[in-house]
Amino acid sequence: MLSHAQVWAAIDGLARRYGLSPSGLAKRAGLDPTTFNPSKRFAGDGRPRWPSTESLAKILEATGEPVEAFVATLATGKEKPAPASRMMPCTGFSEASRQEAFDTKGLPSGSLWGEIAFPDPANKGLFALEVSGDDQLPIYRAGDVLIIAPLTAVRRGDRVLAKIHGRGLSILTMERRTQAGMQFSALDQPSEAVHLAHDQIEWLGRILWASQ
Amino acid sequence: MLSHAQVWAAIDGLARRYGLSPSGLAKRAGLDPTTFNPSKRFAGDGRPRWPSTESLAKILEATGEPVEAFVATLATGKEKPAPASRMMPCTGFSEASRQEAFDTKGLPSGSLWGEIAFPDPANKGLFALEVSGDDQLPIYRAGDVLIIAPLTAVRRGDRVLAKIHGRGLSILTMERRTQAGMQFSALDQPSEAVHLAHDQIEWLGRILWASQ
DNA sequence: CGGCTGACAGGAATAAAAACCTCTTTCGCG
DNA sequence: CGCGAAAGAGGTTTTTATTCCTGTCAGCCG
Repeated sequence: MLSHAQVWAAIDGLARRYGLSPSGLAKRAGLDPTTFNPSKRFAGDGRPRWPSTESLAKILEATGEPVEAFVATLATGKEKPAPASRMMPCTGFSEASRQEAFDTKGLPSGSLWGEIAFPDPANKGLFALEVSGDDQLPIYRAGDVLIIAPLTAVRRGDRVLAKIHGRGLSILTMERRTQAGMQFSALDQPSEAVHLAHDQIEWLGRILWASQ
Repeated sequence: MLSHAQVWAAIDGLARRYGLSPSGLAKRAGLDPTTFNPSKRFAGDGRPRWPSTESLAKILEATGEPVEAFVATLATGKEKPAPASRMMPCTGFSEASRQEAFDTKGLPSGSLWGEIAFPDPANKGLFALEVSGDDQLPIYRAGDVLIIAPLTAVRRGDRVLAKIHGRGLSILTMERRTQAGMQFSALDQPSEAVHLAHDQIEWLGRILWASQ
């Protein structure tokens, strides 16, 4: 992303690095000395005024500064929030049923929408498994990809990937913890209980997302 | 250094990375569709025309592209792969059942793993819907979030969100196209056919992912 | 201490980019 | 195969950045 404040700060930083004022930098670049005046950074009506891309090119040319170095000064050293590129609009199904939630092409529109992001794989140590065969029907079909968070607390109702001692991997729905272990239900039959003792469970991973 | 040709090449590269034309990128950014027309890159007298810095800021905002990544393409003109931060290990369920696929904590290990990434929401115009009520059981439970790609081709077996004229939103499984319309099946009952004429379908969105 | 120069405020004029408009071409879908 | 939408050419109008101009202030040098 690129903001008005960042651009002007980068210009000021560039000037300082070459022992110049903004006015001096402008002159060095063949521009009018008042081009980068602080008083010219907002228009009379308060609207931000952006230096032109050509002016930026001229000051880089005049100083010999690589554009990569110039852009590096845009960074503030702050820890970055989730990149905007992982965000997407999100709303409830019933809100989405309202006429004004979409435009005529099926794109979200209007004020009913919040935002959601995919979790950061690096942050949560996520991994994915691709389902094969029909064992998980009708919930998961062959070819579906499951995104799993290991080492994550699980609660009632969560779907989990369990590594069971002597039985391999299973997908279950978490029901409750008991003193002796944990109780699950089968994925598609909530009435079918599966009880596992603590030592039968090698590890659990919580299933976050499934591809369709 | 920063040249006229590099800036326009970077804009074109950004557009391609997000599956857009220069015209589409301009629209996505809230600019006039003709802002980045190739015919507007030189003035009538042959003088180079520079896109404004504010326009560049807008396209970065609209795509979520970090300015560093944009600038990196100035030099090379090459497109960047999906950011490493969206990647995660992926393998098949049966491979995952092998002993060496995980360490003792349930973290992926060894050579059985490929990679997968979440799709880029900005790239595909994704949006999310949160399921409420029990209408979609047992496939989707209340609280599940569905990630939907509008304006995306659908194939047999895909789960779709359909906006049906006079009926609102429905979730169906695509079976096949017919001359008169499209045939779907109900989500949990593949034998229950739903046939919709073309004019009954306002739009379709393909369901890519579901939270669990 | 006074003069000169540079930095900068702020307004007007000029130049340049975006928006608007009309039109043609191409491609994809029904 | 025809229709509609997207992309883009190119011209005109509007908006915005730069240049030009006048003026003030601060710092430095003689």
